[in-house]
Amino acid sequence: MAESGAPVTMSDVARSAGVSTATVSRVVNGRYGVSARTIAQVRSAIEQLGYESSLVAASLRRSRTNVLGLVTHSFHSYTAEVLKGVMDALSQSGFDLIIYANSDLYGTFSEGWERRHLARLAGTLTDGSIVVTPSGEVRSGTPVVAVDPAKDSTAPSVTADNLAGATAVVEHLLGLGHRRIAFIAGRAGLASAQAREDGYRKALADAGTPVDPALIARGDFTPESAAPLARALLDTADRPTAIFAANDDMALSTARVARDMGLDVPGDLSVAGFDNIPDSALAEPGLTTVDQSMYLLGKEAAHMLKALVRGDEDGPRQVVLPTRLVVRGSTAAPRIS
Amino acid sequence: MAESGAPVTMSDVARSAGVSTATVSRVVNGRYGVSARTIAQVRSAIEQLGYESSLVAASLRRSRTNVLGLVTHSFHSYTAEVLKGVMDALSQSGFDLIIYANSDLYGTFSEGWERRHLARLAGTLTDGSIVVTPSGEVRSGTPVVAVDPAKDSTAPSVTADNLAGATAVVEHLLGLGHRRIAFIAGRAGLASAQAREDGYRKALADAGTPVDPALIARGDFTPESAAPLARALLDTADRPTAIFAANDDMALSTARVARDMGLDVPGDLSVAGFDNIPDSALAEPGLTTVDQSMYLLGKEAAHMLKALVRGDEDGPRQVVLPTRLVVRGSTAAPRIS
DNA sequence: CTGAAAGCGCTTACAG
DNA sequence: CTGAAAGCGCTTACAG
Repeated sequence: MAESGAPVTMSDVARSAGVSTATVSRVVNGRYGVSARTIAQVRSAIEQLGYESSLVAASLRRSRTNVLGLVTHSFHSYTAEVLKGVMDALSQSGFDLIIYANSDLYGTFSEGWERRHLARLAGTLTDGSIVVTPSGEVRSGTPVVAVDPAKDSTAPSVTADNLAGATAVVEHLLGLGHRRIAFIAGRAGLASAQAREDGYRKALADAGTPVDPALIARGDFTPESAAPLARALLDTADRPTAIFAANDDMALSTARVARDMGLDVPGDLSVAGFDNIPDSALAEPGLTTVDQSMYLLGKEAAHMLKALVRGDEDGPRQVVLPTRLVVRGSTAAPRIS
Repeated sequence: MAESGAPVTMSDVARSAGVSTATVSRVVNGRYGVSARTIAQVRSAIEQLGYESSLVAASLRRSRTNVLGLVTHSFHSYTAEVLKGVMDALSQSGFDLIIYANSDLYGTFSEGWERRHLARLAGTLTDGSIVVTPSGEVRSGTPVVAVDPAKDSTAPSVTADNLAGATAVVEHLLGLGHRRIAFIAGRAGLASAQAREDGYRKALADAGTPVDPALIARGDFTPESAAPLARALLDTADRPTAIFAANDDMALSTARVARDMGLDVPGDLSVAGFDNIPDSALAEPGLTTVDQSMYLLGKEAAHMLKALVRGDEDGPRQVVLPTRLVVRGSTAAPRIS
């Protein structure tokens, strides 16, 4: 059966079956023009030696590999959701998936990682790639689809409707009677961060409520960045009655800070976030937030990439998927003052 | 800058810099014996053309690639945890990670997927691989570490202490006063399923409580398999006062069935599971279960693989990591009968 | 210090 | 129906 030493190559099979490697290749790839007898011989040799063709060698020689790539700079629970969506879209499609992760950039956010990863794969291994949350414009010799693209990206992409989601959450707060609604923004440069801020401004504008610059703080999506900002916002005489943070990590951090300051959530302060991460449902009280299905983002991205690789250029290039407001216990009407 | 057409190759760089590809290769790989002037020329050509070396071509030629592989047959939230652990272990180690997923086997559980995937990578692309939850013995030309190995596997592996975890949960139930404790087993053939059953039997034996074969049902880890089994167990005159299911999916399914039958959990029936998936904390009441850190499993597996690839054969080969009992509302003392 | 050449494991025209 | 040969993009002895 399988050797424990060096891997079995096509030459080994050819020698064992008494044919050329060209013939073995034809059998392995189901090409026409091989006699039934030869096919049987080769198959039996393959079986006996436990041969598997080398992905790398085949990729190098072929122009088309039927392998799609995905690059990401870290793994979160939402990455798993994206992957599930991608795999479901690729199921039975004939495309395999290679995910490439570089050990050096994990944690350290090195600019341009997506370009380097893409280039290493695209030359030969993959027919096209998905890039999750790229830091800039993505470009490659093969088709690329971005999930949650960078600001001003013109590449094909799929993203959640951050604008509508943020608008809905702020409208929810306005509907409860809040007027002093603060906003903690996300990492500058990300399209999602910008769209969520736009939604905040839009909802206030639509309601005829002026935006108070003092109520806008700038974080970077990490809980650590939000804590001091929340403290500053709440440590004023005229403090907001509600805070909308651009993601759940920052919103949960904000709720903790409020509690530490002796404020009741939602009694003294309503808090809302964006993403609907699992922790938000577990929090006490549960966090009001906006759900975006990473599963669907991944699935749609994979469908787009398949079409691009196959050359079916029809269909929209920058897809926006709907979001959904999830109301939980962290938001309520403000106390009558 | 970057071309939009065919990828830039080493020949392109060589031509542009007026040297041979051998020299370009030396510069790219930082080999000694190249004049400062030549290095500068080559570097500038690389910069100008936006060249990135092809992972595939380099892998094919080199014996060592400094790329580790990971194969899995699906992506769950726990897969993301494993990946996080692996990436943390690989951080700054000089090893990159390639995850390979085959579209055809997703969902359909095709025997031997791990062998095929491993073979496709191991020939040339990777120096070694991690296999997550393999269905059988794993073997390859390069080192392999299994996470949650198959029963009777002798390959290097890392797994949670399923025996101790299951023992602890049953001891918890015994401590509450339960004596008729049923068990819904997991998929036969998996080492984890076997160890959890062993733990159930051990705890009962240690307590001097005989095992009633009528209280053991055989599921396959899916909620669908557990529902009819739970119904059968509870639809008897002498029904158990507690059910321990071999994983949370089956335990949550069991709790639903009990509720549908008009039984209160934990009033009429205590239910416990294994895994501590996010849903278990969200359930009402929360599910008593055993936590195993998939993050640590991944991290340890990556450390082992690094050592194997480097040829440091010291250290244990089959690592077992501790588990932790998590008591929630789904278990309580039985009603006095 | 540098280049010509061989070769990693495949696939694919090109002959026959 | 089958094989010898070239070549995918690299790396590495071997010369010089």
